[in-house]
Amino acid sequence: MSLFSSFSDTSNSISTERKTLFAEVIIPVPLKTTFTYRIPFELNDFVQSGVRVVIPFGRKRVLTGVVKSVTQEAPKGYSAKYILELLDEEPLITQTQIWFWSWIASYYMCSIGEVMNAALPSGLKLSSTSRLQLHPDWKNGINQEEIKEKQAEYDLSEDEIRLINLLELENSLTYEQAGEKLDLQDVYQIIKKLTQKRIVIIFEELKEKYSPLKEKQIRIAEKYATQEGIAEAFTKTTRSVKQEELLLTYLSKNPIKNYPKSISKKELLGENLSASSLKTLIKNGIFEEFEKTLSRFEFEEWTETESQISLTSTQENAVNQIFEHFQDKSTVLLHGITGSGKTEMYVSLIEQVLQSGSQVLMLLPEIALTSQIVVRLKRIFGNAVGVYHSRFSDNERVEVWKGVLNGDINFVIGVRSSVFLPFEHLGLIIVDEEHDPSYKQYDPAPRYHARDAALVLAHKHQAKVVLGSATPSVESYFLAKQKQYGLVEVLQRFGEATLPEIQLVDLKKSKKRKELKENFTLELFEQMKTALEQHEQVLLFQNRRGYAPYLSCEVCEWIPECQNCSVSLTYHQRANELRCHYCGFSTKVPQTCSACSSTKIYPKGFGTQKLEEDLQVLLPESRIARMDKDTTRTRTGYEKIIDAFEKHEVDILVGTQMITKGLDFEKVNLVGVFDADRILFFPDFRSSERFMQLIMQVSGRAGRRSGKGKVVIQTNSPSHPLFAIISLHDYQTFYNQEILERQEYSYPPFARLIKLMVRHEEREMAQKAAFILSKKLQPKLGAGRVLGPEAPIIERIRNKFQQAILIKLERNKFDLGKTKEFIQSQIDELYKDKSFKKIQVVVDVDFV
DNA sequence: AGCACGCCGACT
DNA sequence: GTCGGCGTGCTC
Repeated sequence: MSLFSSFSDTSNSISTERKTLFAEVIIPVPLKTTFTYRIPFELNDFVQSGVRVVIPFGRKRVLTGVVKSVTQEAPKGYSAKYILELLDEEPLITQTQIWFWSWIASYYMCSIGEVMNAALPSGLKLSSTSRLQLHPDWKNGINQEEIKEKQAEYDLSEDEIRLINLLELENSLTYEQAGEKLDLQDVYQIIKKLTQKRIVIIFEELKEKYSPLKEKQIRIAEKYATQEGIAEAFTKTTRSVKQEELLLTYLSKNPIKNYPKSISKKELLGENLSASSLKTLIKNGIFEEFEKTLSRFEFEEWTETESQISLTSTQENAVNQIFEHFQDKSTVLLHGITGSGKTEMYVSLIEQVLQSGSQVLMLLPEIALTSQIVVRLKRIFGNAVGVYHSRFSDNERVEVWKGVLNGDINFVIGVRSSVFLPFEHLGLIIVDEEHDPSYKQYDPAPRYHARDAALVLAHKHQAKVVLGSATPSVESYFLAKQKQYGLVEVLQRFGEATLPEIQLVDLKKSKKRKELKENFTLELFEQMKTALEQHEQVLLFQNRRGYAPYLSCEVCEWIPECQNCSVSLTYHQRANELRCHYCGFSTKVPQTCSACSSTKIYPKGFGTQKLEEDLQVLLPESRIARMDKDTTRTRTGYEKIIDAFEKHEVDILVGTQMITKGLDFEKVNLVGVFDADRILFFPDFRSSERFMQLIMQVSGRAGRRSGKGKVVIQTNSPSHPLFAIISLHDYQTFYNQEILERQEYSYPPFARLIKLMVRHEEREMAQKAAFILSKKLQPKLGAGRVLGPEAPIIERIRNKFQQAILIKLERNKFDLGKTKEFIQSQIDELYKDKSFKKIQVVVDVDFV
């Protein structure tokens, strides 16, 4: 039930002085301003920065917003509407968070409402889920006579009676439903009156939705929890085999010495045992049944911990170096190659910071989060750790949020959005795999970079940051070299392990000699066979899911394309469909070519699914699994595959990027890489960096224990200079070359990039608007700093044509804030032209 | 973003 | 004559 569902009781008002107060409210709409609402007197003492409120917005809508600040100043030019309801007794959002939201909004050029949307788990933003109910004091099911009596007593209007009658029928309604059913324009006025009269209450659906997870538990009664007791219990079950079975099962799972430990009813009954017999046992007082509130995370009963991880002297030395750097630097880049034991070093750091009483946040890339590292950390830190992940249900995320807020959780492992959790006293943020592009949010605004945002957040908390990577981003490494960050390098693998050998196989030659078996070169295939003979496992990496990227006509080379986007359609074999990965469009596979009517339409290229299928034919004896977005839709899907591979129930694992992150398998010595060229020749200034990172990461999976790992890369251009560097695992040389190029062409870290994407249904309009916008920007920024407009690689998405403008701003040469304001003002000005009303400009600051 | 108001075509 | 198309403008 709502805390202050009615604000009628002026007699109880704590306020002695009737001050008129206003609240600046952050509202989940993409508008750049906050909105000012009047605070009802009754709530004067309760509305404060960081609480959620329900407010009317526009004529019909009722939204949940967050109070940014409270002022005494009345807004000018309009009269503020009243806050309808207060949802929180204490702020749910801290002052630091409000500050942080504002920073993100201004740096990434979006509205604070958009930031709020990304920051709050949906369980906390109940926009239109506030529901109405009759007040429990109001008698339900009253007859017409009584209504007439009450009508006088309560001074009820016609509409109010209609709403009451509706609620008697429907039990509960949302604001919208009430408005629709009664066909009223301003329901909230009526609702407000009825709440004041204590006839109707508003309650948060959330509080019903969000309930702790409970489970029925069974344990043996205390008086039977001894050797003698057990014997006695058995005498009482002599007549029932099923009851004996239950007792025996219980004892096998839960020895008596562990009393009062219990097991879940579900588990006890798991193997087809009789529920009615259990009932009898409970009735006879041998077992006890009770409800237990579970944490939603599965590690609640860790009795032993893996703690006191022992560090090698190299690792210990690195940890000490990190602490030394922290004396005068707030950020340290930990460049530790795969297999150097970064996790162990993190654990040591985390333990020390937690002991000092500060909070710790550890960021991991999206797909690494369900992996082994999390399991390990859970084992070590037990209940004090919260895991924040998009695959978790909303309840779980709300639980972590509240846990952080009330201090139960001091350590969070999470994806990029966990920078938004309500930390009060962060001591350390670790950004693992700091180079990973999944830290940057692409699509809905805020298009923020979690690593960069974490640095700002840490600064605000005066916390320290460790950026960890085996292949640091050029930006971070540059800053470390510039001594802005401390730099700690661990370039030795743990134990005996050495870095794997990298073998390049020339695809062109292979093709010429007709040695290709499907997509396998002879070299790779033979080595796979050898590995399997020696009972080793093999990882195959192909960064493309599905069966084939596209179809093509043998005769005229026609390729089916999406009708909404300028991309070829991907062939999905299982559904026998062509699908667009950008807009979701799908169509049946055409039987004849649309251009020449030939029937010779065949799949071209290959994805993980095809590799898997071919392998089943080429190596019928081997056990093959596939790991990509399609096989890991569910949370357990991922775990099952990893588990099977760990137990060596699978010999060959085919996968996309997913297999490259944070996995540690003992028996893998061979890794095969397909289609590497696509990343290498991707037209982007980061392609070299991406490629280097990818290959280093993939090769990190091979030979982690044995020290005889091998990576076989199939490529059309084995002579590409980057391969020479990668083969030597030589990050330094890569960096030295790359940084020169970045400097020459003024790319990050020497410049900041802002991308403006101009969109319109018509190509000409998009081009025209983008051209005009770039001309508006050029005079002040300098023509050399405004590049484009030009059509991006995919010119049309969802029936909108795009034009990209790239703005390069050299570091330390610009007042970034002012420049962004200028850019925004020019965009706003563009909109003033009536013909550009339907133009959309998407701003991406520091895009990656 | 939603949602309402408003001004033009194809329908009972 | 109305229903509804979506262009335009506003939301405290």
